[in-house]
Amino acid sequence: MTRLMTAYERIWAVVERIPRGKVATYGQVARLAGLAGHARQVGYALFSLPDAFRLPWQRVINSKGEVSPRSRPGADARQRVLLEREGVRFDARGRVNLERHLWNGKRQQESGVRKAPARLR
DNA sequence: GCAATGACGCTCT
DNA sequence: CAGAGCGCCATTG
Repeated sequence: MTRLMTAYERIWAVVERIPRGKVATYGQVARLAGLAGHARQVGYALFSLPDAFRLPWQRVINSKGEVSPRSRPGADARQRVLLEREGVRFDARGRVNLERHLWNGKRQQESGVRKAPARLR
């Protein structure tokens, strides 16, 4: 370790604990990783992320609730598919309902959605 | 050691 | 509500 853990490694550690079916914003991950206010680093860290880590990077999205448009073609579409397979729904604009899927940031939570937000459908 | 690269967030228009 | 601009830092060659 360069020192102990690079900032990227801490970010990965946070991403790794995002529950399935939930999503976290870059800013949220940054804060949990001890890099409050540095959401950018989170995205960059994930870009440097080797596939071998098998991190649920797909669960990290931007504050708008949409998958960040990256340079790599097809990658964004794949991310969306992966999320949908986990039960994350996208609206017509391609956005996730953060009210419903945003990770609370705590360790784990029940299944959430105990109130059934009107028409889940 | 310097310069380039890179998955965002917030505010204002 | 949508789009544009500005700020910020770590990693890598």
